[in-house]
Parts: sequence; C-alpha cells; structure tokens
Amino acid sequence: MTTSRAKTVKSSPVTRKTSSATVEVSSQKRSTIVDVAKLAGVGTMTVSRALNHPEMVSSDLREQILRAVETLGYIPNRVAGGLASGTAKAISVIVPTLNHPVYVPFLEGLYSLLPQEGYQILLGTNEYQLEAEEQLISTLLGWQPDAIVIAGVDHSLRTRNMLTQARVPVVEIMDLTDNPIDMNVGFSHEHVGVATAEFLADKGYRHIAYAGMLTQFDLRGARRMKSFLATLKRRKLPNHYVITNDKASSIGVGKQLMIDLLEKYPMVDAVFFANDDLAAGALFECQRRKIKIPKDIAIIGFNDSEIASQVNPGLTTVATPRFEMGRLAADMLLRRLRGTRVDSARIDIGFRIVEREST
Amino acid sequence: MTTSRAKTVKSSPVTRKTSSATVEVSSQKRSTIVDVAKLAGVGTMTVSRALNHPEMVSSDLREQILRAVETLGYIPNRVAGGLASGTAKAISVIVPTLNHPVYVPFLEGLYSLLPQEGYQILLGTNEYQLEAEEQLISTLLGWQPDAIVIAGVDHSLRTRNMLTQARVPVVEIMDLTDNPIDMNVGFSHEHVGVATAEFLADKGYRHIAYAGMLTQFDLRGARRMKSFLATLKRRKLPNHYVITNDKASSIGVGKQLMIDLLEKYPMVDAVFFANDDLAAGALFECQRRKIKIPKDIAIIGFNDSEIASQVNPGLTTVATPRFEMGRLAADMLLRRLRGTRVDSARIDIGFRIVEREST
DNA sequence: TTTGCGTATGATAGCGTTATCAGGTTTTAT
DNA sequence: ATAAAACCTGATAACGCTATCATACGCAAA
Repeated sequence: MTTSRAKTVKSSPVTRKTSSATVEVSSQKRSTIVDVAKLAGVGTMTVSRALNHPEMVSSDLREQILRAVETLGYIPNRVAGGLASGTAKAISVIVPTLNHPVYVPFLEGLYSLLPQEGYQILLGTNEYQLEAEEQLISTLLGWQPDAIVIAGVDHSLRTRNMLTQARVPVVEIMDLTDNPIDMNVGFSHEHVGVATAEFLADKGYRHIAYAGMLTQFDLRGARRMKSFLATLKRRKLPNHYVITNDKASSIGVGKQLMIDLLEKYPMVDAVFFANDDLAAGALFECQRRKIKIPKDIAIIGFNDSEIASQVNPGLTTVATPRFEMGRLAADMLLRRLRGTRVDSARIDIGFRIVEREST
Repeated sequence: MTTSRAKTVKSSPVTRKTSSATVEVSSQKRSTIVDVAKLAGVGTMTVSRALNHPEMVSSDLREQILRAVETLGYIPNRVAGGLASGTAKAISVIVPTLNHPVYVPFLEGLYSLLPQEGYQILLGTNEYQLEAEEQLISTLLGWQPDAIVIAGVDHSLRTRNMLTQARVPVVEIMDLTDNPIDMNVGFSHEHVGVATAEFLADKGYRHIAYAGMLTQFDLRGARRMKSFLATLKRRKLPNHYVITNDKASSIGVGKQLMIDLLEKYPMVDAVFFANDDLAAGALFECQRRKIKIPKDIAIIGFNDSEIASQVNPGLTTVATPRFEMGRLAADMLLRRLRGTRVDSARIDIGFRIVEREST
C-alpha cells in the first residue's frame, strides 16, 4: 500500500508527434486509452471501437489510432474493460491436478480454441479435495468468468449452489451424469468397468483383479471399479481381488501395486489398472521378475497414454478422447457465449478398448 | 451485447433480515459490496476492510458483516477490486507447452505458493514460437499482472521491451543468462552439455551421439548439444553423430530417433538424449531389437523424469530441480511483491547426473 | 431545395471496488 | 477533568474502460 493515488502527480503528457519522430516512451506509467485518444486526436470511444469493433470506425481514423497505439505501446487494460463491459473474457477451469498426465491433453483441447477467441483461462487445481474445490470456485468466481469448466461431476452441495448461482455456462467433463449442473461432456465410467470386465472374462481369464487408488481420492476410478467387480460377479467369477494404494498415481506406485498383488493374490491371472502409468509400472516390475505378460498375467490399463503404446509388450488399454473432450467443451461454451442455443447439454463421447499384446 | 445498462431496472433490495430467517437469495444479479453494506448496516469501506484487513474493523462489526456476506453469498468482484487498487493479484506465467512433462513440476512449484497468497495464475503457452510469445505477453500484460514468470531466456526484442516497460517483477526460469530482464532462476545448459560429454568420455565410450529436437524448436537443448559436441571435440572424440527430429518430443519420437541412429551411425556406442521421454523410447526400441543396454549402446537422458527411474535398465540421466525452480521463483516474487529487496537476482540452482544402469 | 435516414463520432455515466481523508469516539496521559 | 493520541468508520473520488445516447454530417429520395 505504498502508492498514494491522490498524491500522484499527473505527469504532463510527454510531447509527442504522430509522426515517427523519436518518441519518449512514457517512463512514468503505462499509457491509457486517454493518452491514445489525445495523441490520435479523437475521443476515447473511437479508440475503443477501433480496437474492438474496427468496422465501426472510418478507415483513416482507424489507421491513425493504430499508429498512436503503436507509438505509445498501448496495451488495453483488460481489468478495466472487464469491469466496464461486465464480461472479463475469462474462463475458469478446474482440474484435480496437473501432476497426472490425463488432464493435460484435455487442457490442450481447451487451449486450442479459447485463447484465439480472446478468452483467458484461469486454471485452478483442487488436488482431489472437495473442500479445496469450494474455496477454489469462490476465488475463481471472483474473476467474473464468462464460463466455468470443471472436471468431474461429484461436487459438494455448496459448490453446486455457487456454480448454479453464478449464472454462467458450466461444463462438467471427464464423467457423465444424469443430473448435470448445466452442460456435460464425458463418458460413462460404469460402462468402462463393465466393458473391461467382460473383455477380460471373454478372453478366458478367471482370477481378475482391480488395482488403483483409494476410492475416496479417485471417484471416477471407484466408479469403474464398482461396475467392474459387479460384472465379474455377474459372470460368476471371483470379485474380491482388489489392491489399492493411498499415494498419488505414478509409475512407481504401479510397481508397488504389482508387488502387493503378487504377494496377496498370487493366483490372479489378469489385472485392470486404474490408469496406464500404474499399468506400466506393473509391467516394468514383471519384466524385472521375468514374469511373462500376458502368459503369466494379463494387464489392461486405462486412458491410452503414450506410454501404453510404447512399452514392450504394448499395453491393452481403454482409449479416452481427452483432447477432444477439451475441445468439445470449449466449442460448446463458445457457442453458448455467442448466444447460439446449444441443444444437447449432455454428450457421451464414448471410449474404446485398444487391444495390444498385454492381454 | 444484449445487456443494456441504462435500462436495467435496479431490483429493489429483496427484504431480508439479518437473522437466519428464510432469505430469498437474489435471483436477479450477483450481490455487490453495497448489498452487503446495506444488510450489515455499515458503509462499503467497512465491508471492504472487514474482508481484506480484518484487523482494522471492530470485532462485532466484522462478525455482522461476515454474517451478511454469508447470507448473500457475496463473492468480491476481483476485477473491480483490481481496477480500484491497481493490483489485480494475478501472476502471468508463460511456458512453452503443457504437452511436455517437464513444465508440470515447475508449475506445481508455483501453484504450491502463489494461490495461497491470493494470487491467481494466468497461464499461457507459446508452443515454442517466439512470435506467439509476443502476442501472448501482450494479452497477459493486459490483465495488469503483479508479476511475470517466463520459461527461457531467449526472447524477441519486442518481448524484452514489453517486459521491461511493464514495470513488474519478471522471473526467467529454466535457463541461466548473464543478462536477465529482472530475476533469473535456472541452471546452465552449457554446463550440462559439458558434464554429460565428460561423463560418457570418462566411462570409455568413443562414438558418442546426441539425439534431440531440431535446434530452432528446442533452444535450450541446442545449447546443451553445442557444448556437448564441443567437449567431445576437446577430448579428441568424433563429434558429428547428431540425430534430430522435427516433431514434438515424445516416447515415440525417441524410438524413431534410435531407429535413425542405428541406421545412420551403427558404430555409435553411447547417446545423450535431449530428454528422458526420448531416451525411454530409444530404450524400448532396443528392447525390441534385443540390443543390450549398456553393453551394446549406452543411453543417458535428461530431466530425471519418473520414467527414467522405472524402466529396465534404469536410465542414467541429469536431474534438474524443476519443482524447486518453480517454488523458488514464486518465493522470489512474493518477497519482491512484499517489498523486501531481493538481493540475488540470478540463482544457479544446479543439476546433477544420476547414474543408473543404462551407462 | 427540403426531408429523412444512415453512418461516424464524442460526451457522459456508470461498472464494483479501494485509497484517502475527514470526522467521531474512545482511550491514555497529564 | 482535559488535552492528546489512538482508533474506527464512512463519504468521496478515482481506477480505465465501454454502453448508451445525442449530435453532426453526408447523401439519397422526394
């Protein structure tokens, strides 16, 4: 709090010419739209228009203004603009973490459309904690975003309320729900669980395990697990082979899960891992122990990350269209923001089992 | 542009009581500080203070205000606050891409400190293009950030100028320069090149190759390569084994680099890859071809990503403290923003060769 | 020529918050 | 008890921009 506004001496506008003559670039403070207007000899509104709606300004004035902008190195203050216009041109995005590679392609999908339309992405991570999410949403909402994108469909009541009352488009992604806050793009994790269980069962495996994070941290994984185990039961197969770990998912944790699994359930002949990193870690551990895959034990991962296709043997996995999910979410938002009514508020983007050599 | 301000009917303040009686939460528009002030029966400044400088307000008023805030679900408008105070509490961060796992730990480092101090991170990616960077900086500067963090020390002149004139703290990271714009945290890529070349030469390898991206895309990699090759030359070793690829770095590209290398320079007995993903891809390809590592060919990577420690054999690599870099950058910024003079504007955070089984 | 209309421009009034300053009130010191 | 200091509070004026409305100027139609 050192700046004292009242005392600030209005630096007399440095003498400039519209020409290209040497210009003392204001060493005092950033130039504002008023400076540009003065230099170009027009009103501020004309400058504003020239910058935001060029077609509304005659071409000679426009050029003159653009020259002044260039001369002064004027950069419009988006904060002021946002306040005045009521739209900050910002979109809040909430993902669980950046640490996990899954969310990156999704973000890339968003970044592939939003910035070029002038939207700034305000990114926050909740680190898998629903309480952190509340705090985060509140902060992010303070920026008066034009829309909100949030990973997951499981939110606290407060979160839901805030989101509803914010009166901005909301897209929930990565998962599918019958009761979306607003819009929803994702796929059914229940279906994934069913599909993978049937895939393994059809292949003839009989002692099939699930390995992943603790359910309270990985809500979506938990949903996959539940339907996976239920499907095994329906197929009259044992469904009690479950190994979990409380650490954040990584290759190393995958290795540990495999170690635990081999010790606890040596009869297991196939494993569904919560993601490809885990599966890869397990694979590496098997390599170390000379356990043959898929002969001794089959492995299926989830996400179709790059690693799954590159290891030896290649990992069978579930391909989830993450980049597309981001892009689609961005697209839905943009259309809604442009005023076009978006018909389908809930899009099942599907998934696909990619069979490689590990099963 | 459908909202017409002048026509907006000021919705008469919904009747409320301070008590916990059923409150009609404004279905009209978000509540403002004025609403809170009215409900609490105080002036707006007192509300502002109660929220931002609680110690300046008597405890009973503060409680009353907090109750009103709760009742109305008031969320301060940071855009308005930013305009009024001149500090938006935002920090712009520019990284080359999110696609490459290297930048994520760095971002985590930033996220581990900045949000809890109330700063919002505005993230942009330049996708390795210096022109895109200019555009990006300009946009990001429009948000009146309190500071800027940017990966890399190679910028266009315009970029440098904008950054200088922005008059905010700037931290360049990931690399070291003698001529920082402002502050600088990183390590010397030249030193890395020297260290890895000597490491391999000392081990007795004689036909040592470098494999990585095209130099124009990977400026830091190019710098490592240059000193790597120069060191080989100084050691009187052949220094013309270079394989590059124009695609974005990935495990698959590493595999391709290894294929090209084996074809073009079959005599090579050691390779320095521009990063661990590439090295891992190369390793997987060798596994496929039953090429023994390190007996037939040695591999050293860069970054010490998790994958390097998990594959078989473990990859020798160069550990770079990325999370710490982010955290340190955040720390320097925060101190500067608090007014504390930061003495050292340039910090060499170093690196370390981690020897595993691949060399 | 006059009327009318479309187009380009500028003056003005906010947008929701905070810095500042000017009281009021309470506490402390005398 | 009284002056001085300390503490709280609120009125007011920005912050830099844009929506709106009014004005001015053509130019086509009458």
